[in-house]
Amino acid sequence: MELITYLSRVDLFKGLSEEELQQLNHITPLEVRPRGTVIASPYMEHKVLYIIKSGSVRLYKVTEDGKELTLDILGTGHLFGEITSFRSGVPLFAVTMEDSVICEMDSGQFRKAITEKPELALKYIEIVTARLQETEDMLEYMAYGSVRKRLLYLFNKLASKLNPSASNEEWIPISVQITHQELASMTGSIRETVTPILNQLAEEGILRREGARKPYSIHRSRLQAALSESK
DNA sequence: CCATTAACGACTA
DNA sequence: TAGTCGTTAATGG
Repeated sequence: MELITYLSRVDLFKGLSEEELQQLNHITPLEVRPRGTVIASPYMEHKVLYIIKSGSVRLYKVTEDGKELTLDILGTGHLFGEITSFRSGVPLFAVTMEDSVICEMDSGQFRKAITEKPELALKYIEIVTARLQETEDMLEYMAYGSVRKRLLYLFNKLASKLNPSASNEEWIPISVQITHQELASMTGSIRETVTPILNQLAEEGILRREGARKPYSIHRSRLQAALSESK
């Protein structure tokens, strides 16, 4: 389980030398996208692959009655696109949660990169597999677990995704602002249920706020202990 | 245990 | 000002 969450944050191009990265100059020029920029939507012609060079991105879809369902939040080094998250025909949105730099590749560029560096294909499969494992884990909590457990799992996932470098610290900050609404949306719940659970987790010393309306931090060991309990 | 409904003050586009 | 956010409480499955 720990290995899986580690794999999920492996950068596709990690392990390649600088020269090799230089050769992969098919990557489109980079520019900073301000917070709130919609990177992809059903109304846009989207690329096959997006790579987050820095910042964070929220993936969500919109139901018929206009409600947003947040599927995932990704951080630096993560990728998303047609094959990982964008199934054909399903309207999906991607929006930056902070100022971010995003690489875009079309199918030709991606194909060419893989042809030149076949290891990329293997890494790509690892990443997609880890993503699938995550959704299966959450599905299990949806079926048999409490909302509390779903939130614990979600916080654990977000912490390792958004702040992999601080994994040896006890308190790991989740460096984006997330509303109760979004937490509820990602755990198949509602904000009225999420609020008391969050307050309880804070009392238990598992969760902490940096400031008034600032990002959360989680206590890694306490969280994992709580996750293996039966509640 | 948890969704639903209602309601309220505080905050924000 | 209208809409969103966090919170509490009553109710019912």
